Amino acid sequence: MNENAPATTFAYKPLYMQVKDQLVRRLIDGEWQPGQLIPSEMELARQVGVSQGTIRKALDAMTAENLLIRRQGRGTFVASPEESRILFQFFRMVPDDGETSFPQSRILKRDRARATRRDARALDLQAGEAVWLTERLRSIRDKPLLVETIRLPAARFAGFGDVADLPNNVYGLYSQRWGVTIARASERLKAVAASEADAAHLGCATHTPLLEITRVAFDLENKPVELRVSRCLTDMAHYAAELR
Amino acid sequence: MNENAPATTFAYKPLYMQVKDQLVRRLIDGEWQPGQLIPSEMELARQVGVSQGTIRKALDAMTAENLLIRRQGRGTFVASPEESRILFQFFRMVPDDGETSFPQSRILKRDRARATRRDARALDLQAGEAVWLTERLRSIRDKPLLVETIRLPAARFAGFGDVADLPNNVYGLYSQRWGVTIARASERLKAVAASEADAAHLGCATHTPLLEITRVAFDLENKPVELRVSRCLTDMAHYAAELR
DNA sequence: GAGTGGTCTAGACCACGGG
DNA sequence: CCGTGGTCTAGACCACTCC
Repeated sequence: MNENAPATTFAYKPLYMQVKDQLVRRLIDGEWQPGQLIPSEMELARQVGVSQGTIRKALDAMTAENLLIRRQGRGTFVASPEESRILFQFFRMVPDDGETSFPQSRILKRDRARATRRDARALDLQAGEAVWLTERLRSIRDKPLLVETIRLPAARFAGFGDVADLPNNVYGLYSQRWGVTIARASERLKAVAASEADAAHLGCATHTPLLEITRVAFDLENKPVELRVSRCLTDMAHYAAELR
Repeated sequence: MNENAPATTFAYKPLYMQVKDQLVRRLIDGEWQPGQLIPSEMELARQVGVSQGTIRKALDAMTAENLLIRRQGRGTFVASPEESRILFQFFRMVPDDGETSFPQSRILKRDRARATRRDARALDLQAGEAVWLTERLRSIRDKPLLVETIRLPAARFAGFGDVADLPNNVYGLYSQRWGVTIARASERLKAVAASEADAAHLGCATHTPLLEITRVAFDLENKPVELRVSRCLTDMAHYAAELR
């Protein structure tokens, strides 16, 4: 399987990286589904034709990217959006008093719309292409926390508008229904003033300072999949970040 | 070198972790200074009495925590706050148009004060203990970006008030002058309204929404060292976060 | 060419989970 | 008990840097 042997070596790629790409391919192609147990290191080493140590480096790299979960004594599993660790991987708003609970949601609007230039740039589409638009209110213990707007390219999410009950954690739905795995996301935070609509939904005064989170989420192939703008009350909660 | 010998709890710790702790100790004790070249893997393996592979795992773990920087063909170096990568590790406000530049600073106030209960809790002090208090305005291309207040425990930063010119990057100063290395930080973000003082410094209207970043920075021994509250204009810049 | 970190292999043993 | 991933070792070779 090794086809480097570069003389003047311009694009050298370590074997374990090539193996990793090959294994990620199995995730992309849906050969390995979220939650599934994948073959053991020994078995993979046999299949791919490299040593167990090289397989291990590839699996470790994928584990570091939260694509896999390894459990000693049990095996290696494909990460799934239902895992509690993954659940909070993308949800960084936590109540000030500490208790981390997942918010419930209420749909405010669902629509089919045309991508604005901003949407198109963020989602790598042509301006005017169809997008699904969802607006919802999320609360913790019945106290409104944030309103958010989610934009999805209609081309990749056929029938999204027909889904009756949108689950609280939509990334699980993306995975189950359309085979789209969210691998990473990029966020930009700003402080903005609440519009009248924001204020009405959140039960605060107009012009109340809100934390605006603009997120672009990417799939396994690093293509943008979702654009989400959340506007959050921060009187009882905050956005938590760890810098290392 | 092995001194775990747990009575009841079977606290098993892998060898490479014990080695890592031992090497981190050398950083804490100042035996290895920021920027310095440390011994090669082979030499360390000989010193510690384990194989090169085990040393490597320890060094890799430290590199993952940004404590070391490894350069193929040259050696392994102690990370230093002057490195450009480290510089931006703790500075996440970037201009919307992309150009990442480090802001200049102007000192507004420097004082010795008593820790409030909040300061004491954050910095693990007794309420009323002495702290150094610094307030400064930071701008990018002469446009005010944020005002921030930095609180340091006076006990660990003797003579801080005598430092004439505070450098832009204070973490380098902490390291050189007091041997304090900032290893990680924890941030909480909220949206707040600009006070009259904020507005005066930032050149904006009172009640303008500001992004408030409350940071606690920790040293190599995981003890809190600095409490910093920054209030940022976000009309031309944003806080960037990557979720994986 | 000598020395560094980076990769790759192979084998032994350990800790964990579940029959 | 077995099979899993996790650790530890030892040695060979590769890519990079500097003299």
